[in-house]
Amino acid sequence: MKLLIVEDSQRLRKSLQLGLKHLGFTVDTTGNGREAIAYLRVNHYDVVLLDLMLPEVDGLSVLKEIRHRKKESAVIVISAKDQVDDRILGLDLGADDYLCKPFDFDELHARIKSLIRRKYQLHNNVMVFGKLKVDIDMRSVAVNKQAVNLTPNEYSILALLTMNQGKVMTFNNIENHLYDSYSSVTRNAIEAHISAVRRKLKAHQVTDLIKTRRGFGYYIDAVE
Amino acid sequence: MKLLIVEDSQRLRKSLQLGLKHLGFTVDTTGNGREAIAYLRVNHYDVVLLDLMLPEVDGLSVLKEIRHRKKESAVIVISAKDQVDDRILGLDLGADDYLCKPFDFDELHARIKSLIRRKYQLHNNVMVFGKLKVDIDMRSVAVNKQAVNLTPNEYSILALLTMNQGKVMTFNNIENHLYDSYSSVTRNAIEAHISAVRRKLKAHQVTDLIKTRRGFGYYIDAVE
DNA sequence: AACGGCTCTGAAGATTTGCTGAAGATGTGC
DNA sequence: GCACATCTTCAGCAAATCTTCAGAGCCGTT
Repeated sequence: MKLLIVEDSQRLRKSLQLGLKHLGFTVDTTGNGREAIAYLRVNHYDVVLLDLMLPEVDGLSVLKEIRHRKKESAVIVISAKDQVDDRILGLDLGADDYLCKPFDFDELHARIKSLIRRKYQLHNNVMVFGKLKVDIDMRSVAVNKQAVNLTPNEYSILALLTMNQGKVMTFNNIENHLYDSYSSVTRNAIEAHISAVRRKLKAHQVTDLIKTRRGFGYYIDAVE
Repeated sequence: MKLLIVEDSQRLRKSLQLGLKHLGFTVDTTGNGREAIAYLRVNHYDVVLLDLMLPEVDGLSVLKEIRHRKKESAVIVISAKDQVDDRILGLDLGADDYLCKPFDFDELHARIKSLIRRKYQLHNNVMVFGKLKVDIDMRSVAVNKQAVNLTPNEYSILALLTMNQGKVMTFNNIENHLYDSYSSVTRNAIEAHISAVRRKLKAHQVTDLIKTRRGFGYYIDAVE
């Protein structure tokens, strides 16, 4: 899951970044609207946290840009408590949620999870695949109630493929979800992770779940 | 599907080429307008990506040339954000779409697919042929919901014949669609691919779909 | 600050898959 | 039946992918 934080205050930005990264999200941050738009053009974000008070290009313009180009990003508008006008404008322009400063971090986390569930049309936090269960909330995987011990990156890859079952995820897609915009890895790193996930699933008698689409990437067959 | 990329910046050109090739397109590239016109005179392209800022011969002249000679190519004009005049001129001259730099690669991909759909008058991404389904988006083929495991070249040939059903595709047509301008193969390579496609379809009880027009090439009968 | 454990990464080699052209078989029109 | 086009099979080659592994880095603990 990848997030973009657009927030003027460096203090808050940094603290949100660390907190969300800790929860397993991949996080890009920026403090101004112009850069935010540049980021949005290059990457895909599941959720954008958007403060409306920004230098250079204001938050509403960023919101317009998102709605214009990237319908798949959910937007949570963050704003100081007294800016009621902002609030109205934000919802009119299609913000998906709204938080007043100061807000509770757990509240934010809950709303992010809620938007992600909505995006992927999940009715609860667990996806079932025959014997396999992927718990989005816990970031854990189990086969027949036996936990599969995946590392964070391994889990992220499996979750991405699971949530996009039936679609081929390219190396770019995967890299986008695992790494923030400052990182850079060879595709072999992803191959190695895939290999590890397959090996660990195989130890639980789950084979051929992750399939290779040569020249494109990886996918999991959709189940009805 | 064959594309021509006309783009001054070598960096961007190369990255687009690799990215699009990976998505299954056949790609020619050039960095100047003179060469672009030469390419256009020799090959057929489904889509041309055209940067208007070019050395030697400017982009608008290339666009005129395309519209003058080659009505079957769709054109996506690429331009820096502030060149609004270019935009107006481009659309006046009949660009089919327009993208500002920097643009999102997936956005580009989506627009290319959209133009291809329009060109072949497809209403969605799946072409149905009795039991046979060809999914343009996924580059996959299925018979009675059973996937037919085609290699990239095999798929490309079948897609070409399908999208041009009722028309005979010559060896030249097919070679044009499968290979960029720097490759060269014997016609037997294509015969071998056709043979493989027929064999794989036959395994799914689909026979006599691809017909041979002796001395000309291959075709699939149009269905109403 | 040092330590231990875990994870990540890129290299290297093994393996798999796909492409091509050759060669011989088969088919077609005359 | 002949000449030629097309079909099929196959093996060598090239490229993509898989697997393993060791070194580096990170994180929490002491």
